[in-house]
Amino acid sequence: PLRTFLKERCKSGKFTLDEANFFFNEMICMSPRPPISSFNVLLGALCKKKHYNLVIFFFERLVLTELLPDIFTFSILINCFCNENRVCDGFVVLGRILRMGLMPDSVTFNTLIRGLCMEGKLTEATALFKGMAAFDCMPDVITYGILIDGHCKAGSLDKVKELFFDMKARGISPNYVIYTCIIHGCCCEGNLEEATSLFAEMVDQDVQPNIVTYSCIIDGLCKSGSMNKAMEMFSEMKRRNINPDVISYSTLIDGFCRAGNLEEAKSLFAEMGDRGVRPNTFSYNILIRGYCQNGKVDEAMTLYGEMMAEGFRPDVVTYTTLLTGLFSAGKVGDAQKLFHVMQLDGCEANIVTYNTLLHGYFEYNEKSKIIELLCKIAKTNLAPD
RNA sequence: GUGUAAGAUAUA
Repeated sequence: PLRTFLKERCKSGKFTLDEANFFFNEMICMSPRPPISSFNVLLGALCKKKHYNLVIFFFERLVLTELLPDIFTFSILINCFCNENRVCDGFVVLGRILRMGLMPDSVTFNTLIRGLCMEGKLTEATALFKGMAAFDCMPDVITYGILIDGHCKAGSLDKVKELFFDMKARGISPNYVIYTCIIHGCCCEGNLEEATSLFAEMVDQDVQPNIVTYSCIIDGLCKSGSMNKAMEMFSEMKRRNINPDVISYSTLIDGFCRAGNLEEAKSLFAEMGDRGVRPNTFSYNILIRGYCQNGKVDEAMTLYGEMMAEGFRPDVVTYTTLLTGLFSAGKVGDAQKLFHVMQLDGCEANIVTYNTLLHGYFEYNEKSKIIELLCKIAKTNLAPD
């Protein structure tokens, strides 16, 4: 029934799209109609499952009735536009909120600020961060988290430092997400010293690192070639009863693959299974790349078969990785066959795939193949880079 | 009762 659907299944995310459709239709036809908050539960759950366009579509159907969306509904809608990289439409929604006489709140602004950051519009994000006060909305720890992360990803660590200082000056204590974002940013820059010292600082401030914090540090250590230190952190997290998840394992497995230590990578993959942590397409891709890079394309192909047998769908990264491996092993014919299989499998090639093919055929002087590919690319909507 | 932030993989 509708009641348990909203109260339990939407919360846990255990529902199918058909069910969502069914219940939405039911709700919209009921009379009297359920309150808007019930619609919000459904839309919020769909948004969490990343069905952004469906939420947008449902919203449009919702406003055709005389039901009035509230600030929750609008914030969910804005979030969906932002996640579709349509922050512009998010602002259109903001206009609608104001015209309806509703007051946007900090969640509304935080969502828009994140949308701007995702599109690299940091100047605008900063302007909105400053402008939200005019609507009586004060930046909170989440606002700072969003901006700090945005600047980290843009590589402006100096701005990050400013914001970090600024938030403390305003009496907002950095939480574990804030520390984790900055640690991640430092790791991306290769500044492991700073990352490590922030890690120590957070512990010192009684802010507990969580599984994400550990993954960031471990990834940073792996990428800077310090596998021993990475393993130490891995043990430390286990000692602190933080159970490694598929990302923690994949991070380390990737590190060992890049270090050329396939044995250790394989043994971690096995340990992961033993501990009941399910691999995913990501983790298979990492191992496949490890085999390819270490001159074991055949084993990589075997793993590709295994992942399918285990019920995991290869994605465009899987195929592109294998294509790279096959070309560098000189198996041009096999690469061509695999590209064919990929298409039969319903996996859309992207620009990276085409670059890989072009590069491969170029290496082997297959001029006609290159021309054929360029024509194919022209027929897609892909922008050559 | 409902909305907002952080971690792992492919080409050059």
